[in-house]
Amino acid sequence: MKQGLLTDRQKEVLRYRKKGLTQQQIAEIIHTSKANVCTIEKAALENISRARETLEFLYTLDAAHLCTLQSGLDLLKAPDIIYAEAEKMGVKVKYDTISLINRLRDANPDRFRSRQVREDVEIYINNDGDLYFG
Amino acid sequence: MKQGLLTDRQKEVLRYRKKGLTQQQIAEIIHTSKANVCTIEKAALENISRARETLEFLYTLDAAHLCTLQSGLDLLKAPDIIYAEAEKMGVKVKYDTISLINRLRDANPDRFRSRQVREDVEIYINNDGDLYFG
DNA sequence: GGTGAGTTAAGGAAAAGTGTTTAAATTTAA
DNA sequence: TTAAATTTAAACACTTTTCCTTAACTCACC
Repeated sequence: MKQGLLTDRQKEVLRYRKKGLTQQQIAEIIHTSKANVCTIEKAALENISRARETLEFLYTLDAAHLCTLQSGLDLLKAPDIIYAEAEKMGVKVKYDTISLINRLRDANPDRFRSRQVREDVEIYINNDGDLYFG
Repeated sequence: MKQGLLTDRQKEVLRYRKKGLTQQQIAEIIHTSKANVCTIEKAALENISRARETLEFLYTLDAAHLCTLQSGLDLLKAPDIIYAEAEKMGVKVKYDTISLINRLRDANPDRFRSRQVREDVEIYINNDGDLYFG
């Protein structure tokens, strides 16, 4: 009923790929053509993208754009910016300074290496003071 | 191409619902029956569940089972257990003690109320030292 | 040039998903 | 207990997805 997007065939191919097998090798194992393995793998990755995008929609559903953290910003200055913007909107941020920094860093490690923001990050907030990023 | 799972109709209904409208009210706005609004909304929620489950599969794909945190365990004792098991597997956990506890608590608030583990939690780890729960 | 790995295109058949209606059943709230 | 709100079931047309084949194609490498 509440089954995932990936078909058994797609999961099968992804598992073998994770093990490092080539499409040709997988084709022999599951008795089909390598072209078909390629198609199935591609469909699987497509489905994963769709799953991601689906959940992202949820955030925009109940969250409003709060501010943008500019590339180059010191991560430790982010909380004050966020608090100020949230106050303008009359919303109380759910996180204290420490956990806010943790939240930022954990949510997207690639964009918060060390103490610097490496690329622009959009901040969204909902009525509960929860933060989301895009 | 890489569109999300939710159809325009489904997003429409979810937005109106978020605003607090009843199915009857929405039915009038989008010119259909209230039963249909119900079906569409249900399909939307179903799709969201499927998106979640799809992404969960990814975690189990490249993560190996590390250990089980038994119900009743003191949350503060979890890090040592996890570090020990990871060392056995030759993997370095990505989190220090504090952030590991934060990660545990944040990932599943229902199962980590106060300082106690309320039900068994399976811990998975991948080669990067990332942790996942199931 | 030849080889191995991967991708793309065209086409087809079976399966699954979507929006819809109608009608009945159930839950929730005044 | 009524009334409103929500859910469920069955059925239908329609579209999309999936898996499959065959054949041609790119790309990197020796």
